[in-house]
Amino acid sequence: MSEVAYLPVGKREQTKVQNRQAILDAAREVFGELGYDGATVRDIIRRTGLAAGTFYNYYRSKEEVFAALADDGARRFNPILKALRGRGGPLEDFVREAIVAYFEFMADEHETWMGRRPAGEPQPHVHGETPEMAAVFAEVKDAIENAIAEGRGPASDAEYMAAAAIAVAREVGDKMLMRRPIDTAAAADFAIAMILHGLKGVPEAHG
Amino acid sequence: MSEVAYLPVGKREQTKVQNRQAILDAAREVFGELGYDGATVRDIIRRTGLAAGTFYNYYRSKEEVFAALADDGARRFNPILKALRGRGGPLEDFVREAIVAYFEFMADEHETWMGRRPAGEPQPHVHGETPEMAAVFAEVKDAIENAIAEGRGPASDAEYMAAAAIAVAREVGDKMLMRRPIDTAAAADFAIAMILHGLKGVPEAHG
Amino acid sequence: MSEVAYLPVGKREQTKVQNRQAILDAAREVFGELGYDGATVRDIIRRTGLAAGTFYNYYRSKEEVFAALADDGARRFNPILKALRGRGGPLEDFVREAIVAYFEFMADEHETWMGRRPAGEPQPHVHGETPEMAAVFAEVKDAIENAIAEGRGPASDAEYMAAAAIAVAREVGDKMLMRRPIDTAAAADFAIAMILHGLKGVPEAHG
Amino acid sequence: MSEVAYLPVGKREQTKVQNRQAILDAAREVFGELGYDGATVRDIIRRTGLAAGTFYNYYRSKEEVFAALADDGARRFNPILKALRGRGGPLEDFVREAIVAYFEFMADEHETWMGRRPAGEPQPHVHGETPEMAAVFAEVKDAIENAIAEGRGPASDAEYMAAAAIAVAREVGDKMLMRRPIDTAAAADFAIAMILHGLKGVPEAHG
DNA sequence: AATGAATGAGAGTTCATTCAT
DNA sequence: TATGAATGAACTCTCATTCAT
Repeated sequence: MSEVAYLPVGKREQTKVQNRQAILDAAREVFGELGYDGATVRDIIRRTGLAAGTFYNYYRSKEEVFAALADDGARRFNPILKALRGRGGPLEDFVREAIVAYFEFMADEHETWMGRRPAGEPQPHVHGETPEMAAVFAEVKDAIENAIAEGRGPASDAEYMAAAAIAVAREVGDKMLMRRPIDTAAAADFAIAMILHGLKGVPEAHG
Repeated sequence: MSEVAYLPVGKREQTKVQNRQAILDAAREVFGELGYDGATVRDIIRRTGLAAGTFYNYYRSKEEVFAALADDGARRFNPILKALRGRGGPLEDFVREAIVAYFEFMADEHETWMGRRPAGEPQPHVHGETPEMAAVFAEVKDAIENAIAEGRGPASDAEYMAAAAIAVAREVGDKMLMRRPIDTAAAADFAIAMILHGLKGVPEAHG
Repeated sequence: MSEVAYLPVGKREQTKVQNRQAILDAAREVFGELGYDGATVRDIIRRTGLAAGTFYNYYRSKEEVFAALADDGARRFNPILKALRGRGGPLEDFVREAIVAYFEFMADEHETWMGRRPAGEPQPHVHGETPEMAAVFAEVKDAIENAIAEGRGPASDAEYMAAAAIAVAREVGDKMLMRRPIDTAAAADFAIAMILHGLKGVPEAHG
Repeated sequence: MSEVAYLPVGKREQTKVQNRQAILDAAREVFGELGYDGATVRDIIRRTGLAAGTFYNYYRSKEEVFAALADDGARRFNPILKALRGRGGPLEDFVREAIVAYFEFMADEHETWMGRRPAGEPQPHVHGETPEMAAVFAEVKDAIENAIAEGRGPASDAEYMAAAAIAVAREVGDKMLMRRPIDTAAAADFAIAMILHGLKGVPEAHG
């Protein structure tokens, strides 16, 4: 009788949350394996064991679940990044810590992303560019540009710098995930060194 | 130079070559505009003025024409690379010259690839990853790994090094193509400095 | 008038009746706006604020609620018709009074049916053919046939006569509803004259 | 060599024409049986024995094939109507001849339309309102209105008159088609008498 | 070799209906 | 009895590929 009204968590609500999560997880896997275009809504729901129509109770389209994935990733990684940026230290510190955080995040998530492209296919598709990573990259790029603008980093071509730093992180991270055991420390060391030394050697802005 | 007159280059032969080239050209455009998945065989043949079935006289599938495109790109860029690699100098020289050659090649080819993605779409897709570029990257990566193996470069993690170098070249190259005027020299300066300084600072191999 | 207090009209009972009516009303609207095929059960229940499943506690299918609507319409119009038919006068009188009653009924009901088809669609669809009208027509047709059979009307082809009379009433009624102000008297005058003069001129039965 | 260039009627062209016609015929049947909304493209192609995709080589959508059907009907019946209208005689003559022509046209076409609604279904749907008929009715209505405007017919409510005349023709025609044998003469006699006598008795315009 | 219509698997999506709560 | 998420058959339409001409 006194069914304490804490939260609306009946079995139904639970199932709903679980299903939503199941679809999100399946979508993550499928997009990772097949790329955005290669993936089909059917691929996603098939992996959940749910019925075809059920997908549409949660997301209105393939595009929407993709967007949700990006939100999800950003929601989880951005706080870390925000904290790092809040400190306002030199760019060097930010890069160092961001890379470490990013690689660890990647490794954490990684089993979901492991279904790599079946090597027969042409080549294109997503790269490391999962929706979640896209959100992360946007944030990093912004941070780097801010740091440069505030004089906390070398005054070179901000866009090129951000692009180069991100590119290194992404590619090295990608490679890292393909090795066993996954050694985030080594990969981070490499990427940090590459980026910091590289950026230091970059020519002055030509503006 | 003096196209020897007695080769069996009848009209038919010529048409065949022309058609093959027309399809290749159309495919280049279409893949550039729509991406691999977004492109349809119909898009390609429509642009050639040929009939649907004719496509299959030349390529057995969409995938095959994509691969042919990669070959084509490699065929045109590889001589440059080969010459560079033949000299066997230090990695530094190779990187410097390869980057310059690559950026100029990119700028050259560029107008063909200008039909960029209609920015409304989600996120992922091709990157600068045209089939031709893919071939180029494979070659560069090979060269870097060889150089390292031969002691002509710093003994660090070869795979990470190649990945990082290529990543920087690709991303900076991509950004370069988006600016007006396209300044290959400045972009090359940036990328070369970034890569060389970066690689120099990279930790020793942990093997 | 004095709703006797001791009938078993508990809250539950009332809710049930109310829900049934709410569904019927919503269905009337939705069928009117979207047509039978265009309408979805979801459209109907959404308009009631009830849950999807609840619909099936009252009607077993879309078809059944449609039929119920016809019954409902008949139930409301038939008393008028029955009274008219009970008098057993000449067909002329019956037609005259039936038309007047019908047009007034139509005008009365009219606002419910105003959500007319979004004119972009092809062509066909419902006509004035709401389920309630269908029931009314069946009744009128029956009356005319009876009158003829009883010698209270000209002995021509009964089916053709009924069809023609009904057709005129329906179409003129439809047009009437589209004008402002709605002039039932004028429309009825027209329809009555058309039907009575028309039927009078019709050839003798060829049986 | 002298393959006389009369017309491009190779076997291919023939098949194409045949297929187009087969789809049109199937569509006529299916729309007749199921109504516009009830009909599916699948129903149509299933009846042709063609493959699903083939439909779309000929018509881009259900709507388009429906429109084509209307065109087809109009194309065949309108010349008759046009000829009748060209004579400019009194409305009476026009009605008489138009009804005869229309009923004969209906009977001609009729076997295609015989698949009547499986009597269990609700009721709504197309009535006699096939796309072809729709075109025909538009023409008739226009003719009647013109006649009235030119003083070649009684000056009453033009819209009501047209609606009533069309309604009678349609409904009586519908009934006619359901009888065996189909007696167009008797049906025409009835409809003509009904319409002409009816219109004559109609009240003066209330303008 | 070129043609272009035919094919049919499969994509995204809808919706009447069921059923656990 | 009310709820509303789950179901899955069916739908419209696309497109790589085949094949008769």
